[in-house]
Amino acid sequence: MKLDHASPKDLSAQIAAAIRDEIVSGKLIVDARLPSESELAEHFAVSRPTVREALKRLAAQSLIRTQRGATGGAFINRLSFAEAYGQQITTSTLLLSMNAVSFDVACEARYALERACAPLSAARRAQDHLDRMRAEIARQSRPGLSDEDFCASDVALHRALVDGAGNPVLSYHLAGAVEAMQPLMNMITFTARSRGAIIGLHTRIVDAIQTQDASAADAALSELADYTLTLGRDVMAAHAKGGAG
Amino acid sequence: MKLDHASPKDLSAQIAAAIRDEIVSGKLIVDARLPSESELAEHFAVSRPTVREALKRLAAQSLIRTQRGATGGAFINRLSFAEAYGQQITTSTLLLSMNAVSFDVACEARYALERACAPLSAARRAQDHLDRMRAEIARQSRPGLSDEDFCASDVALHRALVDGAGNPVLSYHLAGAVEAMQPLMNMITFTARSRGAIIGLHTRIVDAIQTQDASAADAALSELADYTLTLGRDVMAAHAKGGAG
DNA sequence: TGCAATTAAATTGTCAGACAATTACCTTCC
DNA sequence: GGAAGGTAATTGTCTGACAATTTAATTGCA
Repeated sequence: MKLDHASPKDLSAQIAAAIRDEIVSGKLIVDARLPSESELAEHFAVSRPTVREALKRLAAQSLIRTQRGATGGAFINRLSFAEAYGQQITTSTLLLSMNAVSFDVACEARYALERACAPLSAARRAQDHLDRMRAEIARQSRPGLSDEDFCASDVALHRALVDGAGNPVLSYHLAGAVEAMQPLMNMITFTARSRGAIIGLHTRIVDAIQTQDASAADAALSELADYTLTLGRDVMAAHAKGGAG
Repeated sequence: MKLDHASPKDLSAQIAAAIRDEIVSGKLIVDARLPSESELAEHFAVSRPTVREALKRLAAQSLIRTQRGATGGAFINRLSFAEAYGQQITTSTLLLSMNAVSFDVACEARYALERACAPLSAARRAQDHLDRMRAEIARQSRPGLSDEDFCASDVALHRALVDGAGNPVLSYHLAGAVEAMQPLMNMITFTARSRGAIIGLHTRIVDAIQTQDASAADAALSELADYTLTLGRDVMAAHAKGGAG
């Protein structure tokens, strides 16, 4: 809990790191109240605005929440699955878009992870997730659906597939992998033919899960992975050609 | 780019959200420079400290970096894989510890995801990753190794296995799943017998990857998952008994 | 006594202004 | 022409103050 006033790093970053370490290590437990900003300022021998900047850093990561008033203050926040999902999706999306990750690599990662979920989804076969997937397939079959909506429905179906595994930790890890693909998928123009092929594979996947046939689900997912990869490669090739010409 | 001064949310949170949206949507591209703090303050009609709190929120998520001096300012940061790994591990660890995720659930998620990597690792079989895994196995066999070091070596071996898939996106997603298990694994007391069993399975996994036998690797991983689950359940049962008695 | 309204206190949120530290650029002098 | 120094721009930090919000205590009244 000591700072280096001569360090090249910001004081607020050092303070945030010190408090974060105490949270991660478990010294500060959930719902515990941090000292007031004035007390923290005195403790670290800095001004209140500097402390505030540090607290905002922690708030940005959902590590603390603040409350005004007499009994207010900063409290250690219980990181909910919903918040973690959101952070995961944001980070994954930015990671892919900013580092020019190729369609191939992102696609391979996504389907490898999804195939890990399929056996669990098949074994547990929750009715509501099956219903969600059927509903998305119905939506994908609607004529006049835009490519963007088709992609959104595709993502929703795959999210249902993942959630069907009944393991929230798995859902958390997969959330980013599935959602971050959407911007890449949105670059694809889906013909009636390709939509039909995808819907057919989606149906095979859901059928297999319903009958708890894990290997059939895996086979269909594998085909879907290959097919998606083909579509993506065509688009990327066309883009490269258009960009060069 | 407008704020609601009557909103219950902090102004700094609103400003951060506005800028974050522009980054995620791609309107602000990598290495672009934001207006200076004074200009932002004028634009949003708030004071500079408020703008600074907003910028610190973004800095906490590695979305921007700041630089002092005449040509300094806040720049859109390219989210590196290394930074994303770190965030992923922190979030995953906190998610597990704060939500009292059971050993079973965390373990299931971890091994399901790892088994998704094994076929790719076997197919690509990078020498340096094989070497890393062999080195960790050697370390695990050393007498006098503490349980904590044994766990750390276990994590390192599995990280090498995951990295061996040669897909950085996959490594990113798996980083949290593998690392976040360490605190849970640290609760286990490893007997000489159990260490031997684990080392044996590790050896089988590495051998299988070296010979590019994906199914053998999967089988060994599956056994390791079952064995780890058994160890964990014993510990949890003992803890529950001790806690109740 | 019991209850409601008011007041006080504590805490975060925001603002204004100032100075320090750092860095790039320009000017001046040799 | 090159090097030294000065200047401007920008972030980092500090001080002090006031506003908004919430809880707790206090007071007044029936």
